[in-house]
Amino acid sequence: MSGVSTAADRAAERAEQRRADIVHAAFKVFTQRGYHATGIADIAGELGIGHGTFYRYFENKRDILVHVLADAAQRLLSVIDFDEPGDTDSLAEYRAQTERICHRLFTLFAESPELVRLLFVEGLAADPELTELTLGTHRAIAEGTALYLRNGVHKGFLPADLDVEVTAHALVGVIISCGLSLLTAADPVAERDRWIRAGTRVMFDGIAH
Amino acid sequence: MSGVSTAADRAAERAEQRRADIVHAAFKVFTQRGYHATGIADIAGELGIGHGTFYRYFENKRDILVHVLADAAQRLLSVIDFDEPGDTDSLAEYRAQTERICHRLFTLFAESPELVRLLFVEGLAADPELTELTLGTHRAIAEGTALYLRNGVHKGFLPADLDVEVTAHALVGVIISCGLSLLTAADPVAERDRWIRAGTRVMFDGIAH
Amino acid sequence: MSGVSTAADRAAERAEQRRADIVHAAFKVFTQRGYHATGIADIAGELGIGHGTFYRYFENKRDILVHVLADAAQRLLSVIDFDEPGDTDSLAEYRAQTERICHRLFTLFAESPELVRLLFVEGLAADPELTELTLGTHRAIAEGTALYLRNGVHKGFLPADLDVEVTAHALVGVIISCGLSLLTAADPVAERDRWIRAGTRVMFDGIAH
Amino acid sequence: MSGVSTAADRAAERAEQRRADIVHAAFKVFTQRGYHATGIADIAGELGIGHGTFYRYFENKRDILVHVLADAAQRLLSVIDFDEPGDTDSLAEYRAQTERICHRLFTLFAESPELVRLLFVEGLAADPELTELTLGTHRAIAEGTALYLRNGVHKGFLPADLDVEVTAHALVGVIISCGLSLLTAADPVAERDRWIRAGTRVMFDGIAH
DNA sequence: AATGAATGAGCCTTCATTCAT
DNA sequence: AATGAATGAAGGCTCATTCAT
Repeated sequence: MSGVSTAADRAAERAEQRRADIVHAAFKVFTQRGYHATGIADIAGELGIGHGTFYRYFENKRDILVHVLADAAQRLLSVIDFDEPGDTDSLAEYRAQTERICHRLFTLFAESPELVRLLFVEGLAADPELTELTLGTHRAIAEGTALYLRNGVHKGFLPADLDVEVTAHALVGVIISCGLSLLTAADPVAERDRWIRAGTRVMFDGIAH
Repeated sequence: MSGVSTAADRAAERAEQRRADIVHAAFKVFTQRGYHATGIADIAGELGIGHGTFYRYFENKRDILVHVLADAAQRLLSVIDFDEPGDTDSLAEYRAQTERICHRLFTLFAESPELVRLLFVEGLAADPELTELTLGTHRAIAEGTALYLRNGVHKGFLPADLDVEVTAHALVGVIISCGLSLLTAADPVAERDRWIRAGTRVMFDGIAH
Repeated sequence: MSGVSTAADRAAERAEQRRADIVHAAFKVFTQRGYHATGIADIAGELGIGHGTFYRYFENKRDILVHVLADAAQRLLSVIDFDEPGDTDSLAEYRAQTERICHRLFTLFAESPELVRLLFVEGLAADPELTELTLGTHRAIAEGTALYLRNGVHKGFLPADLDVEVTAHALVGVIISCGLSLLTAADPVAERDRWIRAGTRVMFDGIAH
Repeated sequence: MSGVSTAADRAAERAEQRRADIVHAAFKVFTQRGYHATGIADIAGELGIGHGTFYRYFENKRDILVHVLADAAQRLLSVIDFDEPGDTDSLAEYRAQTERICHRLFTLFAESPELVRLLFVEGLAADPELTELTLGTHRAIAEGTALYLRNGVHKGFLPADLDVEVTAHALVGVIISCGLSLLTAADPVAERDRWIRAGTRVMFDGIAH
């Protein structure tokens, strides 16, 4: 029983590995040349496999982009979700938590601008349908952010009349802008720190304080 | 004096009109189908002209996109530049001014989501070079925003240690997010008003107040 | 009577001049860029006239080439026909005449390689039909050459069993080769003189003497 | 040893065969319709293959012409190079050799006028660069011819002051003219024999003897 | 399972020609 | 008579996708 199933398992495992490899290669070339300028042959070439093989693992060019985007979104969301919304009970705690999250997030941006390029640039315009999907990812980030805000409102350290949804979306806008800025920054790490500071400040204090 | 020059003038005028028509038609189809899915034939078809005619007015497909983007950027910037940074002398005045600007800007977003789609979606990913150009437009908006902030710092109603550049960029992020949100909003006008309120609030007071 | 007809005459004259101008301009650009790479706009541009005007004087692109070729052939033939076949009565006289003709012909080649390019290069391959027309020109040159040979046979200073037609054609081959050689010659004049000497020699003496 | 390599070998062999087929088909349609009037679709259609397949084997339209020309030049040169310049030690032997060469060459012309059309017509005028390449082929034939002449000069049965280079080129002119003549000859074989006789005669004896 | 040869839809672009002014 | 704006046929070329091996 184990013999046969192991063989099948190993096959499935290898297939899964290959899928991951292809997603990884596609991520690389998509962010380098852009989705439209990339050919299936480029992805296959990156891995040194025949481009017919690609079609054994993915439906078509669009399919791989969807998977690459999902993978990238997953990576980004995991960085945010690392903290628990419910963990904070005061404004000070939340602010510290936010700084931690921003630090992780903006570090990710500084270290892999490709991820930024993919989620905030390529994914947005590949085709109308994918625009929706990518906006969905933005919305998911906003949802995640909203959880934190709602926790604050619930616990009373944020104003009860805060427009949680729109504010969360606005904060996502700040995140996007940070990502795009780091894309062309001469010194991404220094820029990252400015964004953590200035971003947190405007978020908590507004520009007036 | 009028005889000869009028004929040439009329021709030049008609040519200019044609160029504008083509930019307009391209704007429409680009935002509907996306840049890559759009053919020159689609643009020409939209106007009911032969597609050879297109090439009398624009170098190639990329050329028209550049013009469409420039036109859109111009329209957006003119909405912001309507107010003068130096006009305000107190926080209250600046806040009122910001609300006016946001109103005009978000109204533009609500009324022509195509413009949003173009500047924040299509333009970003058409090709690597155009990504830079579009990010340049974002930067231009940030520059414009920075002028207002600097006025406040200068006049003393904004903190001297405000990181004007990054903060301006962050506010552009809010603008972008607003635009993208209105893109899929069920009731764009209502949504717009929420964004004006929530956006101004977070900008001036932060989430904590 | 003279008043009206003079006006009409002048018009006809001007039209004729313009036709000649166009032929001249076309000759220039055809030999520079080649027939296929040349557009009607190039011809018109060379003259500074609108390209619609071109079609008032020539049917189409092919038509102008035919005229350019005819003009060139005319120029070439006139150089040969300058001498009279019947003028010579001895081999020595004919040889001297041949040297004169070759001198004029090869000087023409050295001075206007464009003519060579047109008659022996462009004209040959513009299209299958024009190949025939150009080969007809070659045949006309051969006819002209044959007249001289026949004069010699008739007068008895050339062998009676000379295959006049084929020999004349072979001599045209020498002329063509000379033209093509001068096309890429570093020093066309020096090369021309070598061709006059070597050409006349092989023609009259063969390589053996 | 045979197993794996045979599969790859067969693939390479088939690819080579395909290339040859395409060259052959292109040769055919180029000579029929002319280079410029021929589309890639015509070449592919001739073989019953998709026109995308063409581009797996050749870079572009110009590339195939270069290969077709090279192939044709090779065929022509091989007919000449069949004899060895050094084989002859007397004028009589050289004349006999020349007659053999002319026989083979002109027979080739009579049998495949397409080859003539390609090397002396199409190849000349496809584009300026190819004109040079084709003139290079003519030069190569002249070089080959010059070897024979030099042998004669060296062995003393040809005059020491023979202008070998120009004379060789002149003889190539005769060859070209023969080719072009056979192109439109009613009875190519009969015409061929006239050219062998008259050509050899003028070459060795000149017209005077 | 892997490959890559074959395919053809599709698109950008050019340019000869027409015709209203 | 002169012009040049408009046109669309035509063609080169790419590349996602299929399928026989």
